[in-house]
Amino acid sequence: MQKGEVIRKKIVDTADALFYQQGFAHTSFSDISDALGMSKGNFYYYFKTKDDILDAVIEKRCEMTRQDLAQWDSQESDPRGRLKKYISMLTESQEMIEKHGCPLGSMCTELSKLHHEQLNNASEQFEVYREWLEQQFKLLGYKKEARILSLHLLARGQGIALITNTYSDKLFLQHEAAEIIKWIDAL
Amino acid sequence: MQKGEVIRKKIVDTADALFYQQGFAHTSFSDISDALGMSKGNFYYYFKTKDDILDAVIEKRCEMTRQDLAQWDSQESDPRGRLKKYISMLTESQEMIEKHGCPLGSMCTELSKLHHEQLNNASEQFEVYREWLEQQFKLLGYKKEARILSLHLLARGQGIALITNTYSDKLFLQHEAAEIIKWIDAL
DNA sequence: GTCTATACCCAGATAGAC
DNA sequence: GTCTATCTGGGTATAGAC
Repeated sequence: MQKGEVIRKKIVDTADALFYQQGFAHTSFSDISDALGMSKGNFYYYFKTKDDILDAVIEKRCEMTRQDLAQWDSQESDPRGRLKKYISMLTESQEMIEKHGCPLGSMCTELSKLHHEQLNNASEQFEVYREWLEQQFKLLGYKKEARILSLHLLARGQGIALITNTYSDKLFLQHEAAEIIKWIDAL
Repeated sequence: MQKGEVIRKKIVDTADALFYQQGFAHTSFSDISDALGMSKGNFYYYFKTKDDILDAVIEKRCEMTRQDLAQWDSQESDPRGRLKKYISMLTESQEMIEKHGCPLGSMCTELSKLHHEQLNNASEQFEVYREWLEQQFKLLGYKKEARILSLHLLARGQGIALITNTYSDKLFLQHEAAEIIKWIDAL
């Protein structure tokens, strides 16, 4: 990887974290360049507009998700086990969820308010997960219901993340995750 | 009601709608005063800071909720019927949810990112509903589980609202609302 | 109470030296 | 590639005339 690409990647990683913690609109170029110890002028050499960074962050997130899903596929052949891997994301990142909610959900919520054309791009983050979830339900024998089941599981996770964040209540998250595991076993 | 109070109320109603549609940070004083055909200078006569308006909006929302809940209590004596009234909010405002999500959830999500001291105030909007829900579960015979059931129902609604908004999919909302009705009947 | 004018700040974005 | 300096716009908030 060339030096320019490395720096670009660092910028995207930093922007990703700041968008998650502070929101997109509330994160300025200065926030990002300061966090990197880089001047604003230099920053503009890599990204011309704020929307460019947003696109790069979304694209990176989707790519990371695809990698995770591929790993889960190889580690776990049982669809139920795969669905449980999805739920284990909640418990594994419970501290971050308590503080900042879900990165996907909060970004989509924010962009929806900004009447941002990039909401479609942002919702692609969900779609990567959703298609994979739908696939697992199909492997369990569901056909027409597979799509709505995938949306159901997305929604369950989002609701848990939002309430956990609002009430700063990790115990609730743990309880709900356990309930979903039971639900998966009963499928 | 005095003239000043009427105007104050109009401002709060307008701010409420704009915060819902555009978000708090993305709504400026100009947006609100323009929508009211009022000058910015005059606007400051009623509200000194943006946080003052936010407080007023939150307070108004809580008050409206308390009124709704009192009405449901008087209209419906069966706890299951009351819980269904809660769910019927989803289907009744499905168009708005599809466009803008849930007003409570999106505001709490946003304020959480702004490290806003008023997140506690904002979460009070949830708490008004939650305490009432907990009460209904207690009437159904649940004791210790009543609190977690109330949080569960809040989370279900929030997840549905977020996914409905992200995917602009009212059919999903309708399906999930029907599923929750079944769940209530089986309690 | 209602208005205009304005101070002030911070954000996104650009120009150009090195 | 990296920097400093700067432009421009929009936001919060205030002053003061009417």
